[in-house]
Amino acid sequence: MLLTRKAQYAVQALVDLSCHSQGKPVSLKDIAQREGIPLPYLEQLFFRLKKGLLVTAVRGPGGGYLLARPGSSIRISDIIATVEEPLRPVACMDERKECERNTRCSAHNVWHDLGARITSFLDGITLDELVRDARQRLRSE
Amino acid sequence: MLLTRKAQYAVQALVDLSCHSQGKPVSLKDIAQREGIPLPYLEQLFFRLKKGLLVTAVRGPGGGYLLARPGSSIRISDIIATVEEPLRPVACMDERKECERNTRCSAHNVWHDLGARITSFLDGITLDELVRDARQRLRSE
DNA sequence: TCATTAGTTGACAAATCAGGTAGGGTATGC
DNA sequence: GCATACCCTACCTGATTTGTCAACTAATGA
Repeated sequence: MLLTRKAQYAVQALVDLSCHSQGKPVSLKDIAQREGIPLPYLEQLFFRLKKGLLVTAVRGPGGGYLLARPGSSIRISDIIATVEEPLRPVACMDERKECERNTRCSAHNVWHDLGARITSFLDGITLDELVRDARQRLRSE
Repeated sequence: MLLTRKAQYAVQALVDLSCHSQGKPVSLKDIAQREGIPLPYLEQLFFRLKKGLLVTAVRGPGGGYLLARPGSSIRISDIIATVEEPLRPVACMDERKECERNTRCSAHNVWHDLGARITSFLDGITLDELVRDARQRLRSE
C-alpha cells in the first residue's frame, strides 16, 4: 500500500477544515467527529501539519486550526510529504541510502518512472479542488 | 510503499530467468545466487508464479523453471498481481470489502484515479522490454 | 481569578504485516 | 537408489502503523 492512513486522514481532515472554516478556527474535536478519526491521533497529525506550515493553531475557547495559506496553493503532495515518510513505490527507491543492487537491478527504471508518475499526479491536485468536490457532494445529497 | 519485495523479487527473478533460459529450464538455485534472493523465499514465489500460469516447472536433476508463455505477452502488472495482494494506493481502496466511508470520503476519487494510473502504467510494460534493457546493460559493462 | 476550552508533547500498547525460516514432502534422471 | 530440484505448509520475528494515555501549557470569558 502506497499511502497509510496517516496520509488519508490528513487529507480528509484538511478538506473538512477548509469546508467548515469560513475564516474561523475549527477545533479538532469537530473534525474528529465528522470524519470519524480518533481525536488523539488527529492531534498528532496536526502537530506535524503545523510544523510543516500548512496550518496555524489558535488556542483557548473558540480556538482550533486554520489553514496557513490558501487551499489553492496547497497540493495533495504537500500534505502527504508533511505527515508521511517520502513516498516510494518500492523499498529500494529510498533516496537516503542508495539501493545496493541499483546497478544490477533489472527493474530499477520501472520503479523509478512509476515513482515519478505518482508524484506528478499528486502534485497536480490542490486542496481547493477537493473542497469543491466535497461541497458538490454535500449539495447533491 | 506500494510494492513489497515480493513483487520486486518476482520481476527480477523472471527477467533473470528469461535472460538465462534459452529454451532450457533454469534452477532457482542459480537465480537465487545471481540475484541475491534467499532460495526458500524464491521457492515460495515461484510456487505462486506457477499457480498463476506464468511459469512451468521441470522436476528432477537439470530441472528448473521455464516461462509458460512468451515474455512479450507477460506484463509487469501480471507478475505483480500473481505474487501480491491487489495493488491499492490506500487501505480503503480494497475491493473485497467496500470502504465504509467511501461515500463521505472527500479524497476517494483521488485515490481511485491514482490507482488507475498506476495500474495502467504497469500494464504497459512487458517482461521482454525489461529483458532487452538488462541485456543492453550487461553488454555495456 | 478561576474554570474551561483546546492545543502540546512524549511514552507506550496493540495490531498488522513484510520478510524470511524450517522442514517436511514428491517427482525425475542418471 | 540417490542426488537434484521442485512442492507446499506452517511458523517466527522484528518493524511499522495505528491508536491510547496522561500530564502539560496557553488563552479566554465569566
